[in-house]
Amino acid sequence: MLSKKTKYALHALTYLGKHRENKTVLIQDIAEEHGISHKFLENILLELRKAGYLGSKKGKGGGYYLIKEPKDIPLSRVIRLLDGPIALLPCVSLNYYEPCAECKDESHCGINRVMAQVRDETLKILENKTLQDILEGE
Amino acid sequence: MLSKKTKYALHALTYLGKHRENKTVLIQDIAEEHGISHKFLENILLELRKAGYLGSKKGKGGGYYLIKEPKDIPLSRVIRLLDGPIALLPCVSLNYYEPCAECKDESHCGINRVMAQVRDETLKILENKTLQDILEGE
DNA sequence: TATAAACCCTATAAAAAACATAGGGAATAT
DNA sequence: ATATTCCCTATGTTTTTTATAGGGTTTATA
Repeated sequence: MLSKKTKYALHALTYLGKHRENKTVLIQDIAEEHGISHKFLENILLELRKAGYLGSKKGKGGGYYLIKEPKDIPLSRVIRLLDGPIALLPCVSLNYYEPCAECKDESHCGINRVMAQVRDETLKILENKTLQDILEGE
Repeated sequence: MLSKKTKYALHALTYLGKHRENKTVLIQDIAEEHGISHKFLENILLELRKAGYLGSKKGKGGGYYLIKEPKDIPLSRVIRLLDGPIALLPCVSLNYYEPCAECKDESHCGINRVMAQVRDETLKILENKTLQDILEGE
């Protein structure tokens, strides 16, 4: 399951995607719309900005706005950013690799092999679904 | 990512699958082979037995054994049993459904729709990979 | 230039989940 | 009888997730 962080991030991105005509959107507006804690959401938007998905403007009249095309924001990226690995085991993670302590020889581990396949196939799914797909389903 | 519980369960199933000629296998043997805590593994094997994957025999000479064909043990089942939902959000879980607090109208939620598609496609993967695939990769 | 609005950033606390251990009970081979 | 092995429930520990706190910086506007 996704963490609330990632789930909230998706809601925020969706909200921003639906309000692209506005110059900026307030954290508070998103938080209220979905009943999310303002401060918790603030941290999430900060991460999304640092990762290059959002722009922001400080001061009165400021706020956040989307700086990428919705079609260029795949689920895989958002999940990796906020939740970490997409792979089911650390030993097959492309971005967060760690060996598994209980596995003596990774190259002869059937679990490792199968999970690498699962990872590849899962990745195909999550790279192909983007914010655009979400917006089209609203 | 899978919990250690599920990962250990897969190791145990694999071990049992590789030793089907033996009548029974000791918890201790599996635990030692993979450096897993005996007691922790015991709880896991108990769950697998209750779920109908393993049989057991008490007393001297006892132990666990596989009672299903490896091809009839898909990853999806093992993951659901020990980790819970395969869906990425509670609002699209088939077996562990719960509404999402921040979503007012599920039927018009783009996130919900996309995640339901992701669930279906992910399920296809995890239902098609079985213990047999793991054993063949060893 | 004073003020209020709004994001920026780091630290810490609270809650929940995951991980692990403990210890006695019940069955069985020898 | 006894040693072995799984059975079952409870409890403790650690880690992660979730949330909050509080002051800092920037900016529009009067």
